[in-house]
Amino acid sequence: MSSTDHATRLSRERILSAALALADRGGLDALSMRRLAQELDVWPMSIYRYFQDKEALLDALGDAAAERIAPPGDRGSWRSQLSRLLGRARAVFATHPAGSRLRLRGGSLTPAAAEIHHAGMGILTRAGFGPEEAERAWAALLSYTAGAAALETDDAGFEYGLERLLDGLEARLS
Amino acid sequence: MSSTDHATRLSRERILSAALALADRGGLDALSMRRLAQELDVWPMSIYRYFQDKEALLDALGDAAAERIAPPGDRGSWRSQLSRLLGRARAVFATHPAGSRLRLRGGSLTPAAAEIHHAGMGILTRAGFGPEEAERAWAALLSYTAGAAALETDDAGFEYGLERLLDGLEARLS
DNA sequence: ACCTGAACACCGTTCAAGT
DNA sequence: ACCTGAACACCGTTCAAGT
Repeated sequence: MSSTDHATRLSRERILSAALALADRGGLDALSMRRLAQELDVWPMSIYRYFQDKEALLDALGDAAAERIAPPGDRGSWRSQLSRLLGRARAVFATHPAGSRLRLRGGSLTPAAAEIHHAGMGILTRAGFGPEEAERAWAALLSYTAGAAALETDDAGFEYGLERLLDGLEARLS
Repeated sequence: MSSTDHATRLSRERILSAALALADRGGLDALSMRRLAQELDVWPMSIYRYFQDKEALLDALGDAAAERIAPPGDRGSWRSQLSRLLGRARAVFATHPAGSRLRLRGGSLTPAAAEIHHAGMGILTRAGFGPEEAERAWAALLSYTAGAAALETDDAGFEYGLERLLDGLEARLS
């Protein structure tokens, strides 16, 4: 009676969802093409019809992580908007199974990653930064956030450093 | 005529040096226990007499990276001392084959990592931070540095963000 | 032309057998 | 008791053979 019984056609979505479930238990290391195929009840090579190789699948998982970071909206000061955005980004970096594969900077951003970038740049330019300095400020904020997630800083520690960085950025506006 | 001919006894040092050479070409992914054993002209299980498992060997490589970060000395202001220390840390994070395995924070620091921590804390407390806030400030600076290395920020970008963070920290001293 | 799965060239690590 | 290397339980991916 379910639409996901054993006969359901394979798809990128179904593969990604199974991959995420696999990585949720046991971490990203537990995700193998063979184990994933077994979980989906297909033979391993079937997955290669939807993803060029494992690297492409991991990239897609990283993009799925980016989709979990919601833009912060217009409420509050530019500082509090950035705090909300980066707080969410940090939570995803730290807790999403593919958080370590999440790329929010670089040449070829996925649509979800580009949206985060756009949101951050919007807040910074509305705050008064020129486009060039806004880009540098965004890189700094993102570096700090990714690093804090990687080093497993606690909430209070993360906020302390973020406030100091925002203080330093705000001083540039006067 | 060399002391490292084929008959030289195996040791942790010799294993680490070969592992580093292997990771230098082809990155950390190219480092396998079997390939490493082949390089050393021993059978794979010999390595397990010196390292419990691959994880322990990678930890030792990370510590070797920490040893490459020299303390900055007493010259200049506390800001410039921190800039030198973190600039070197960033260079090692980014260029050392085991940079991604480098752990400078957490419960059980290796001697080399503890020395870096001690140097950073010394600079911050001499600058006027109390021990508790110095710890938070150090965590923030290290987060930023590790993140900038991971995101492959360029030199100018790294320095821009570091200066902003230092500005925000300096404002806490008055 | 397409689909299949056997096979290739690897892994990290265990453990039985031999000395 | 110790050393050895065969073997186990995996990998990601290719490609020959079959339909």
